[in-house]
Amino acid sequence: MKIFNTLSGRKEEFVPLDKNGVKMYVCGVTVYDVCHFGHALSYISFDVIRRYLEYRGYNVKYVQNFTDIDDKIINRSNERGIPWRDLVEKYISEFFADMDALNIKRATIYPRATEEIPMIIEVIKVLIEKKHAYVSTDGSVYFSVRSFPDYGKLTHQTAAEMRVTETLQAEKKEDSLDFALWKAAKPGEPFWPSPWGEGRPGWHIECTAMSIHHLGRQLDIHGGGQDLMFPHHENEIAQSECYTGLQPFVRIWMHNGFLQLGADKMSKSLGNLVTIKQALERNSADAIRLFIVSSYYRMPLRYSLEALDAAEAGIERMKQALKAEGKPGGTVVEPEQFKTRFIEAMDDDFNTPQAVAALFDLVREINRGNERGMDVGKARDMLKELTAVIGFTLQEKKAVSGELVAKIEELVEKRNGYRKAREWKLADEVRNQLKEMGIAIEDTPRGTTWKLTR
RNA sequence: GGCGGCGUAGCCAAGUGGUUAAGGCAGGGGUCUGCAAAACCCCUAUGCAGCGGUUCAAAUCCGCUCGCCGCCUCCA
Repeated sequence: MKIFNTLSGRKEEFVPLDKNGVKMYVCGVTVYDVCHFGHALSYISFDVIRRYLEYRGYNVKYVQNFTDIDDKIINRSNERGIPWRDLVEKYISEFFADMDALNIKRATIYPRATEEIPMIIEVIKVLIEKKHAYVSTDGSVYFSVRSFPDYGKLTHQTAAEMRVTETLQAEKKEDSLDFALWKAAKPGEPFWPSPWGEGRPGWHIECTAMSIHHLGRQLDIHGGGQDLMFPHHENEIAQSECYTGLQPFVRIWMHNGFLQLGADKMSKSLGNLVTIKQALERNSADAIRLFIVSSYYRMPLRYSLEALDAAEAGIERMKQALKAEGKPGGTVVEPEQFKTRFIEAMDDDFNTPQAVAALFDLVREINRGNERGMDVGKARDMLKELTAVIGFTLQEKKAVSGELVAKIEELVEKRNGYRKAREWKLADEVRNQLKEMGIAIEDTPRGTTWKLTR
């Protein structure tokens, strides 16, 4: 299996540290607002990667953090006049609701920054001892970027080349590239005690502390959006490698391409985001997932309603194939070649567009076999197996009450009565009535079937 | 200024040196059907932003031009 590593800039053969276990960390959300489509893109991409690794027999330990304390949370909590802890809890439950609705598998562990304070303090202490960090006059602690010669290796830059942007200098940094490990508390802000005074962790340090705490001093895979490459992941490397003295901190860095909305990127600061809830009102979770995996995870993806609807139609076709009965006992449709193509595609840096192409070819093979009276059972099972690796549910739209089912079936019978009597006009009226209820009718050789269309 | 990405059919999107340029959607024509729906079959890029170059051979490598975008400040 080959995986593209941002660090080396090329695809590498994947060999985990432990033969059977994969240690995987994916940067989570800062919980001050609801999740948007960009989060769906990133977390569905990594969900597929995780599912595929598991399918290939690896025992994946998947850690995803919550940043549950930072400036944005404090500001939002002040704006709304609600305690920051309540704000955080609210958005954590929203996060889980969204992820579950998208059929994203839960991580093994969801550590929170505020629950990792002892480990964070431990890491900072060691960094100070090793002279990679210093305490400033106000009780904040900064990482000394120039103490780490490898700084910039992930994004292929050197500290010397970096543009020095003049930020507001209330901060007491020795060098403008330095970043905060520990932020001294300002009056009224939440804080935790530390050897350097009351304060809270900086943004980057939590990922170092949590990943080392829960996965160990070196990881197999660390993922996130491309926006996190610099400075977040660059800083994580600096902290972690200085703390452990081991290289590399992460074997393979993976970054997903960014979502774009028309010409603009979708971002919280631009206020042009589509929330996951809004997306799910319009399209099914399966269609959203197909839309996302139809493009390669490292490429930018343009949000497109037209493409989402196209995905909806594609999902319908997959569902239809899963219903094909064929003729058990007939000539068997052999699905092995499709599985082989699927695996070859996924082994090549999770090339989901090609993997999905193999799935659609299998769909056609099943339908063709169905028409020709062949035994499609094996092929159908294979389709079920492989679509589950991508994370499709292929479930019917929603449960229907028994009462409604009775009503629908009554109408279907009524229509079939008219059909038998060759009362086409009346039969069509009933069909239209059902259509308005969101029910589609299909007359097959085995009788009339129906399904929900919304 | 530095680092990086993209431009393939009406739309989405793989392919990154060599058989007929995947797949999905949409469209056209058939088969089936009372008509539909679903499904199946056939068709839909002599061409991959443009111009040069390297090569026996390029969408794929190199150069230039045009257009679009990301990061360097919080962001998946």
